[in-house]
Amino acid sequence: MIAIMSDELYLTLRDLLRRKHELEPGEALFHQGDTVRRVYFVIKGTIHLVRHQASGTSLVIQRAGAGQIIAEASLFATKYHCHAVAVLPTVVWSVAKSELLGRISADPNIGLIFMKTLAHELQHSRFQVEVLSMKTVAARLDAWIEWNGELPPKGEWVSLAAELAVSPEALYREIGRRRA
Amino acid sequence: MIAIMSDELYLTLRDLLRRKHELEPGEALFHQGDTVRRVYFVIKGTIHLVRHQASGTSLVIQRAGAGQIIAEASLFATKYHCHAVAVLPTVVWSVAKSELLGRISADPNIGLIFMKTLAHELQHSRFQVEVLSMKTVAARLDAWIEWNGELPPKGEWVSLAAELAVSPEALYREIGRRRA
DNA sequence: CTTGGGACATGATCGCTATCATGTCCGACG
DNA sequence: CGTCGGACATGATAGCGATCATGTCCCAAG
Repeated sequence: MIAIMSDELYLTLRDLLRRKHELEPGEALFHQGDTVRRVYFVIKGTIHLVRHQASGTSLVIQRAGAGQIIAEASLFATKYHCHAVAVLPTVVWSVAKSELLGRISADPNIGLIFMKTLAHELQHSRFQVEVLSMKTVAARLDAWIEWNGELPPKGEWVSLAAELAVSPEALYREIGRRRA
Repeated sequence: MIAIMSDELYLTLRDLLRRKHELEPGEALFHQGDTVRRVYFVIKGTIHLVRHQASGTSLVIQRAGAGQIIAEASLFATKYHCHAVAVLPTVVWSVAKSELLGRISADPNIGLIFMKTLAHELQHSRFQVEVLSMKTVAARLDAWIEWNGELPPKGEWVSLAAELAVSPEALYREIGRRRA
């Protein structure tokens, strides 16, 4: 039983998720320019949405983990404007885009649940923006703790550092400073 | 005629927006803990959503400008979890929350337009997160230009610096460097 | 029990940006 | 035409975090 199994959105969509896809690290789910036919939901692992730039460099647009929809905006587009690549062994399930849109039209409740999910992700993403616009590790950690209640236990500090976009060393130092 | 007048979401909601609110800088639209009765849409100016922290400091959660809904997540909550304060002379219109939810249930199209708007804002916010997790002005500017096509004209560089969360000086220097 | 790996921890150095200071350019306004 | 304000521009300094290096702790596998 994975965490997302109790997820409201997952519970709503589970009957629709008919096709399973398993990806190895580095494997692509779809490419920039492909026509959008299906909508994907991450069950396990991580998918990066990557946009390859004219200049040759690439830019990560979204890092979708378990419980997240991949490229929500694609529901309203005809072609993908970025690539989707697994960075871990990943499992996703998918629905036909037309079927999902049809269901939403037929049952407004599904639309509301979708909206709720989107609204919460937006709230989280906006918070993330505010955190990252702070310049010191101390300020970012303060904001994070205020929002999340308390410091996570040891063992999760490395990923916290990634979320705060600071080096693990800088985070350790800041945590150490607070103990004193 | 303001830009947002052609906005898809605005066109959809305009008949519902029955109440107008005008705010002076510093004036509050609602407070943390208030019951959510109405949903607000910014027509002109800027509203900051602010969360006051136990520690006494405050944290901006959203900066809503013209064309944006304030605290989308409040549509699905009973009480606000932050304050809304105008930072400029601001005009917002509002709908009763129950009326809006009723309309969405009655007409799935409205829900889809809402979802589309949310999905696009989420896409933008996620991009913003990626930009801010880059550490140099050069990298942030590269990403911004790649996403937006080209450098904005003079006169907008100060606000671009704010969006990139760097000092105006640092941005000037980077732009200057590229001319050489 | 030993060994190995991952996270935690901390010191030293370097580079980048914030900040402050100063100055130029240009458009608005009386 | 003068002046006033805002944005653009650039130099100097200082602070903060990235990075690299080194070491400890702890758990798990053999």
